[in-house]
Amino acid sequence: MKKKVERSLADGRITQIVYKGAHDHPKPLSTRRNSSGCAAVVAEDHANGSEHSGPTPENSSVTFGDDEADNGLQLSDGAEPVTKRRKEHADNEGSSGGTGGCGKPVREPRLVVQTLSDIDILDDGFRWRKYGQKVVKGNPNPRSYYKCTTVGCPVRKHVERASHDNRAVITTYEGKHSHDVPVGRGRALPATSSSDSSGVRGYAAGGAFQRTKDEPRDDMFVESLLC
DNA sequence: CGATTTTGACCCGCGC
DNA sequence: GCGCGGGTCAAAATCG
Ligand SMILES: [Zn+2]
Repeated sequence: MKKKVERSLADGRITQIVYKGAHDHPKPLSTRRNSSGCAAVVAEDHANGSEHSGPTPENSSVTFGDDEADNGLQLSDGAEPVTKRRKEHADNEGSSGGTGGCGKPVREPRLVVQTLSDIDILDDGFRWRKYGQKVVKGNPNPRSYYKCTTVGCPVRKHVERASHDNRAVITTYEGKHSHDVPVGRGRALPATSSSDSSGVRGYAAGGAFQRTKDEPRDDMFVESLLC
């Protein structure tokens, strides 16, 4: 199967990407890290039956999910009073006839990003609303559930700290954004700024200007791995 | 005043 | 049939 483990040193940080799945292109783009700490991406595709056998070593919290092959839009339910928009769960509607079943009509892509950071609130460019927090077994740390606040966006994500490594935060994205990232949050434009010419660039001097806010941004990082 | 976080209750599938 | 566990909702509280 395919599993790529890349380790590179960038900006003094180590970026580790473990992508499991079928990909044609070698490396989309350079692995870079901007937030505080290093990050490791673990995206696994268990499309085929076989999968890692036995308990995966502590190496990386192996998480699996499907990538690509997403469903375009999602239903737009109006105002059903009683209609339980409760998750469709694993219901397969019988429908023996035809291809109704489809192997897997709805396959939500899952993306697991393991980030080494002191803080767990990485702003990836979207606005998330926390809707729950629970503790999971095998991990003394609680897990937080977030959901994209944009209407019609099915994307959810949950964040939890690694059990053994206090600096590791595992962020799992589920689904794909069916909207554009809000303006003002998207990454900086190609700053081939027009005529700035010699510049008085205020911050040019110190060299280290970083983002104004101390809050780290992972947007481009995440974007880099969705290919 | 609106949006978001907090936190317990509730729901539902599953194991015994 | 009941209890447990994971996950989600929702009302109140807080932030801005
Ligand atoms: Zn979204």
